[in-house]
Amino acid sequence: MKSPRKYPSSTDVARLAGVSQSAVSRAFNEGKSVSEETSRKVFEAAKQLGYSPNFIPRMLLKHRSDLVAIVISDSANPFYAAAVDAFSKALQETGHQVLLVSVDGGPALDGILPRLASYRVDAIVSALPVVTKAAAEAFARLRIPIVSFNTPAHNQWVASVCSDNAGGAALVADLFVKRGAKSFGFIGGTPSDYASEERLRGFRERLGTHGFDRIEIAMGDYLYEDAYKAAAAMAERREVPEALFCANDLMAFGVLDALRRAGLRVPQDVMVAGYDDVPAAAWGSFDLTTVVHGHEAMVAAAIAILHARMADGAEPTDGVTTTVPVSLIERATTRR
Amino acid sequence: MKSPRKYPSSTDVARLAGVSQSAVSRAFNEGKSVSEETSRKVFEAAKQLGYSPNFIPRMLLKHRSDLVAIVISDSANPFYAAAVDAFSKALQETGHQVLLVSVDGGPALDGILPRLASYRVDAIVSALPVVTKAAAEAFARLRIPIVSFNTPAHNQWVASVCSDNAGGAALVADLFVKRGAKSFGFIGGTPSDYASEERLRGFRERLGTHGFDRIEIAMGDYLYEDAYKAAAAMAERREVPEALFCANDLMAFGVLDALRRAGLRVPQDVMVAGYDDVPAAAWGSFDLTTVVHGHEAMVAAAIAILHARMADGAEPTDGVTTTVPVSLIERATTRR
DNA sequence: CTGAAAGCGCTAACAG
DNA sequence: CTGTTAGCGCTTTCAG
Repeated sequence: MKSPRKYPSSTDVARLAGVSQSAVSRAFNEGKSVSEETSRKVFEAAKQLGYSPNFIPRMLLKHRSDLVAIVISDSANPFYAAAVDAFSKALQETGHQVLLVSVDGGPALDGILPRLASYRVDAIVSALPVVTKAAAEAFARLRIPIVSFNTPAHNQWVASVCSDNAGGAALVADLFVKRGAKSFGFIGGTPSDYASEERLRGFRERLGTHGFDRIEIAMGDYLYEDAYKAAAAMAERREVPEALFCANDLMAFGVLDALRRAGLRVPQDVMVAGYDDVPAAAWGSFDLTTVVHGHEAMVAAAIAILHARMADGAEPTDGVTTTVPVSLIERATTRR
Repeated sequence: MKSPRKYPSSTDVARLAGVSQSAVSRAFNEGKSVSEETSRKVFEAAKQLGYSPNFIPRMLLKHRSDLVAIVISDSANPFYAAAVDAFSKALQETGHQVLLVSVDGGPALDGILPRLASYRVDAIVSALPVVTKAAAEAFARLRIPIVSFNTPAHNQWVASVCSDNAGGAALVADLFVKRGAKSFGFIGGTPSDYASEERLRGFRERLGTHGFDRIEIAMGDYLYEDAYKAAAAMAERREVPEALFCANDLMAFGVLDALRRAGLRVPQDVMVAGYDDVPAAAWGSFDLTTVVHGHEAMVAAAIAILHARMADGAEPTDGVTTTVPVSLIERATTRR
């Protein structure tokens, strides 16, 4: 690979403008004392050369890169896509740049840890299902603030921001009962996934207080297709409960399509609820009752933590998990 | 903001290992001559200090950042979300890092040009609807390779990769005619948007060759909601054509929901086709006939151009637009 | 194979 | 206000 053409440097500009190199630096930085005259000459020369200041030496000097890494694995999920978008906009507003890291299978941060460290990122947002203890400790030693998005890290070094999964699930349980359901089912995401388990836990506990203790459980891997199959199988066996709670909206869509295909009516025969409130949940075809976790609120909370920790030099946190409240929006799939 | 804790440097490692700083550098770079013994001592010390090499000085020295910017404005669209994902995975495989830049309203690259230049990105992928001449020339002068994704730049300095919009639209026209439609409608995206106009052009021209020259046109801004309203309005006026082509799938979903709400049957009363083949197009609720533009092929083409141009020092291109072929997948919304 | 030394482009402290 | 100077942490000659 041919080495790229060199950019003009502040020294080049200085030479052309007939001033010192530091004068150029000052002209390009707010709040430094430069005379009108010098400044004019500098910008004149800079324009002529097509100069733009190079931020890389600054990173070296200041020991800050202004880079924040966002690590994501499940970018097919619109919920995460929206979160990435919100994060990047918020970060850019405070002068940070976003390093987007897409990891494929492995749920762990461990593999990309050295890369992140070598780029000297100022902070990390992890949207991975798991933050291992080893990775967390490595970042803690490096003093890189890290916040785990939508998965609690159970780790003293990592701050987490989660939606109130169990609380949202409880709201669904209440609604199902209020609407008269007597038998219940749950379509989970990935086994052992935190959010999925919490949603099941909240659902089960609240149903328990209503005196119901049996839940038909199936797994759908957070995917439309798998959930479709799971629901189709239930219908095949004639074992569809009166109310089905899906751990995300995507799966709820699959369930709705499978039930309709099987000739069951929603909500008359079966009620369905999801989680996430993705845009499609409001569409006429689905009109899905679902749990809304203000993702703006989650992103805002995460950003606030990040800024605080970048400012304080990443002192150990108490591993606190910020739980963002959720609400339930009832639509046609439960309204009867 | 407190200045962050300094990372251990290669000098620190060298001191602890009792070797020179350059020995540490060599140990951490493949293919440099270092003895087994030295290497061992270096890694030992590095581990003890938690050292990871700092890439920032390297960027300074090599005049390459290994950063590739992806600039995106419409991140709500799953098509772009998937493209970003594919780009970032492909780029990471070749040792590049992705700088994600989300811009909001302004369709132009001009505003973020200085920032990209200052970060000395090695290349740019623009998924913006427009690349201005000024921006293109600035990047050309800086020798930053840039490829415009899904919008031709009509500019000598910018390589473009587009899907064969007109060709895909022509396929839709053929199918509609073959299935017996006699009246036609088009729901466009943003007015003056290239992709939308090309799709209309291809649709109109091919219909012309079949002897049809009237097309009912409405605009839907690429959104479900707006397309829903447009179709609902058509239904209200009892002016729904027998075949409706929507400039993207999202709008086709809106149209389908609106038509059904209005009591029209698809495909018996109205045929509908979209463009993109987003995952939801295959779902039971929609089962939408749509144009598939292999986004993998588009991303692969863009990546190939990027690599070639990064290698050749970004010589001026001939402003060539690579057109990626598309295909049509027929589903229930036209099958009668 | 290894160390010393130069220098990438910038910022900041220091004199003037 | 401005120039000089000293690095930031690396990679890369250049001698040994």
